[in-house]
Amino acid sequence: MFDIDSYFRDFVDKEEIFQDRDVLRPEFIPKLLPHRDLQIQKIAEIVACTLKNSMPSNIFLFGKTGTGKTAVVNYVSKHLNLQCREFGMTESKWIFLNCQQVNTGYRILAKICGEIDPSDPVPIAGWPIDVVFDKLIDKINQQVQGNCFIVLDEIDVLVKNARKKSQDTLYNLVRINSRLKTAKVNIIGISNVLNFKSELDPRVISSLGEEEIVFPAYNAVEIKDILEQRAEKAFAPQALDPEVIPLCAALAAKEHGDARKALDLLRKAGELAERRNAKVVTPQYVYFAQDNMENDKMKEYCEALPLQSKTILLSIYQMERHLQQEAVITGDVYNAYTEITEMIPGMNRLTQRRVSELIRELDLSGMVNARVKSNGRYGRTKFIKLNIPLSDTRKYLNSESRFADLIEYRPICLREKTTNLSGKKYRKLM
DNA sequence: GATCCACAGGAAATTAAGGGTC
DNA sequence: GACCCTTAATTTCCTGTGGATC
Repeated sequence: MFDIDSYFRDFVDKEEIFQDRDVLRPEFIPKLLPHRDLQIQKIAEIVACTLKNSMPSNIFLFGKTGTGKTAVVNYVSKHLNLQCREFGMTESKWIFLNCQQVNTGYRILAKICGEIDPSDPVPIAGWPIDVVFDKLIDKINQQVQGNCFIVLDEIDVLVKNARKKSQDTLYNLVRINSRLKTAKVNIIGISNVLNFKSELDPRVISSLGEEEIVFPAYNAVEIKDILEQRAEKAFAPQALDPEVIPLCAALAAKEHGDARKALDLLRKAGELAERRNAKVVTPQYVYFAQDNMENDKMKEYCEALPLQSKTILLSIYQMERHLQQEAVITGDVYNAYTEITEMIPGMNRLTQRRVSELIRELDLSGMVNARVKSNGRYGRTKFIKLNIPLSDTRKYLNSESRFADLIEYRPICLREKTTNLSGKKYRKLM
């Protein structure tokens, strides 16, 4: 039997790999941000006028994931407030919102209200949006002195989710200053999507995109510098093999220069070495960590899927397993899905339109590959393929108790060698 | 060149749930 | 409790698409 108490005691006593593993987490802001001088300088030049009680321009930051956009804004905010304190001025209020989590216009306004005055929060739903907006104006007028920066991270998600209403909120936010007495609000939009501006309302672009800064992806040498800076604090002396950092940097640079991924990889490699009581993190642990992270990601994603998406994945699994070399198309998946939903008590059946949408989501997640292809007079449809091995898919699906008797099921539509749609039968495409 | 297929996918409408005000 | 609001999920309706076949 596993002795948890002695395990914890041994853990504390054993020789340490890490000095401070939190240094490798994305939330950690170091004293220096390597290879981001230009971007720091540009933002500093824009926001510096707050030190002379002027209002800076709104800013748009573009760049792929893990290029340091949020870290740079955080860094500038800390240093600006430090200077405010030194000059005896009122510090600027910085509100950071991630639009992936706070993804509607109403919630953005409610969240900002809550950040400004936590003692009087806006309910999560129920109020007309103009009432929330008026409340926000009151709060800012009462509680904010000087400048207030609202940082909207992943702003592209907000626009994609509910175009019209969210864009109205953005439009109102960028024009909020006309209704404020003394405080001034500035918006900093951060986006991973470079062409995202083309989806924005022209009214919002003209106000929001006053200044634009692009964050290029890091190359392997730059990622290596970042890792070395963090590793010095994160790991115990002699705990890292000299080949580990160049390897992590090279692997991350290959994947679009994502520094966050490189830091995750290095931390995970350290944790694996620690769990195996190794004294040194070697390149072998980096490869272990890479495999581990991929598997963990897929497993977690699959287990967290709603039942409907899981059922669609099960349908794709069954079709691919039994058809082998033949192509799996949307119609076939829908037929199998229809059969399975009838076998799960209490489960409702979605329309083909919705199922097609969920297949697209599975495609975006990387679990399956769905490409639209025309087959001439046999129509245009998605050709679907699992992106993970059948055995792994089976393992992930097995965790769903309602699929216990369905994993081995062979759909009737397969046995018939025809596909059934709108009450008519068609021969299979391939 | 016209026709046809099997959808894809956009847009609007509907439904349900959670919450508020009066 | 009636009515209003927002949000998310889903349905319904519709037009568009690309290439094999006629």
